[in-house]
Amino acid sequence: MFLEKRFQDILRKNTLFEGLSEGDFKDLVSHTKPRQLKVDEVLFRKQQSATHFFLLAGGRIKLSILSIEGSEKVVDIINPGRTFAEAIILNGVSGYPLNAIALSEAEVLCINADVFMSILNSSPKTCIKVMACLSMRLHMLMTEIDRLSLHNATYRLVSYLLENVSSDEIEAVEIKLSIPKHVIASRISVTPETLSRTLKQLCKGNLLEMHDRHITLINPAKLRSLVDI
Amino acid sequence: MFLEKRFQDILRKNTLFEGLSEGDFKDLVSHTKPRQLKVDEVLFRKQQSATHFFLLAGGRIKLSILSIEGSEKVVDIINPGRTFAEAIILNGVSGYPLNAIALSEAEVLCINADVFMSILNSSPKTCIKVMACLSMRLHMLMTEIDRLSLHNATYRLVSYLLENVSSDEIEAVEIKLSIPKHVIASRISVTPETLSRTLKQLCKGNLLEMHDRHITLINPAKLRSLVDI
DNA sequence: ATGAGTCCTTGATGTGTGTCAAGCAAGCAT
DNA sequence: ATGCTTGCTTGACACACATCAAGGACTCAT
Repeated sequence: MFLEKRFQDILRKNTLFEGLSEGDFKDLVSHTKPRQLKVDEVLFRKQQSATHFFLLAGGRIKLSILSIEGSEKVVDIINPGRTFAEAIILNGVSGYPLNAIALSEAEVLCINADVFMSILNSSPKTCIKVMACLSMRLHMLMTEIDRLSLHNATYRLVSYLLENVSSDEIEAVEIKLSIPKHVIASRISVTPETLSRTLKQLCKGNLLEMHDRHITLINPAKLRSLVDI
Repeated sequence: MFLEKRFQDILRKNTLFEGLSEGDFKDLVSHTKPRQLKVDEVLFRKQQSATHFFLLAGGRIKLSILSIEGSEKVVDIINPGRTFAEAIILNGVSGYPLNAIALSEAEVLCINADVFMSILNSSPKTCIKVMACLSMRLHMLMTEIDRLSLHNATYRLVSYLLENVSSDEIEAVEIKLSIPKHVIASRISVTPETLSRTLKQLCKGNLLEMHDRHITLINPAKLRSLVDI
C-alpha cells in the first residue's frame, strides 16, 4: 500500500467506493497510481485500450472528440472529485471512446479496471452504487440531449452558468470561470464568437455583469425562469 | 407462475436476465405482467412514479419529452426485444423522466422494479450485466450528443438510415420504414419539412431512391463514407 | 522595448434550418 | 360523391448561428 494518505481519503469519499469493505478497498488502493498532468497533456486518446478509469484529484480535464474537419467538441469538463471513464471499462473489450486532456495542471488517480471488476463481481452492494452512478450520468446525458435539440444558445449558456451556483440562490452571485471561454463555448456547442455575443446580450438585458472571467449573475431567479420548463 | 410461455422465452433471451438463476427467474416471472397497448396509448407519463420497467414484446414505442411550447421531441424509438426504463428504476425515488407512448399496437412485459432490485442485491453477475447494458446506453447517448452538436441534418438522417442495415452491406438495400416520417424527423431533431427536403436532396444525388415509405439505399458504402469520422 | 502568441471581442456576410402557408394524395366516415 | 383528417411535399421567408476577417488587451520570451 504505497498510495499517499490524502489520495486514499479522496478515493474513500467517492460514492463509487464508500460501500467497499476494508479488504476490497485496500486491494483497490494497492492497484491505484497517481499521475501528474501538465497543461494540454493527454491522459488517454480515443481508441486507446481502456485499462484504467480515473478519479480527478485536482485541476480540470476535458473529455473531447474530434470531428471530420478536425474541429474539437468538448463533451464534458471534469472537476475534482469526479470519476470518469468508469462506464467504459464495463464494456471490457473496446477502447476509450473519446480523448481526455488536461485543461490545467492536474492530478489523477488511475484505477486498475481488472481489479475493480473483480471487486464488483464479489460485491452486489458496490454494484448497486455503481449502477446508481451510471444511471445518474444517463439522466444527465438525457437532459443534455434535451438542451441541444430543443433549445438555443442563450438557453444553453444560462443553464451552464446556473450549474455553477446553488439552486436556491436569490441574491446576485459572482462566478469565476476556471477555464477559458472558448472551452465553455465548445462545451455548450457554440462558437466562441456566439458565446461572446450572447454574454454581451445578457449584460445588456441587465441579467449579468462581466469583467474578464468574473461573471456576476445579477438576478439568479430570473435567469432560472428563463430555462425552467 | 401465470405468464405465458412465449413471454417467458422472450424474457429469458434478454441479456439482462440470461444470467439469472432458475429461482430468481421464476421469482421475476411471477411478478411480470403483459400489457396490450393500442396506437397512441400511453404506457407511462413523465413524473409518474416509476414502479416498473419494461420489455417490448411486439410493436413500436416512442420515448418522448415535451418542450415548453408543447412541441414533442422523440428521444428514442423502442423496437421489440429491448428493455426500457430500467435505468430509471435504479434511482428509486423519482418518477419517469419521459413519456412512453405506443406508435402501433404493442405488447409490453411490465417487470416489477422492487423484485428486480432485490434480485440485483443478491446477484453480482446480474449486476454486471445490467451495468454493461447501462454503459452501452451511455455510449449510445454520447454518440447521439456527438451527432446533434457536430453534424447537420443530412448527417443525422444518413446515420439513422444506416442503423437499419447491416454494417457490411455493399449492394443496394431497401428499407421499409415502420413508422411515420414525422416521428423519424423528431427522432433526429429536424422538422418534417426539413426531413422531406433532405431526402429529396439525397435522391437527386443518386444516393437513394424513395417510394412512399420504401427507401432504397443505392450505395451504402458511399453513404457510410459520408458519416464515418 | 519589441515581437509573438493567447484569449477575447466585434463587424460583415453567408447558410442551414425553422416557420408559415398552401396544396396534393390516400383513407375513412357520413 | 362529399367532406374531413392525416401524412407528406413544396415554396417563400425569417432568423439564429457559423464563418471569415480584423483588431485590441494581455502575457511571455528575447
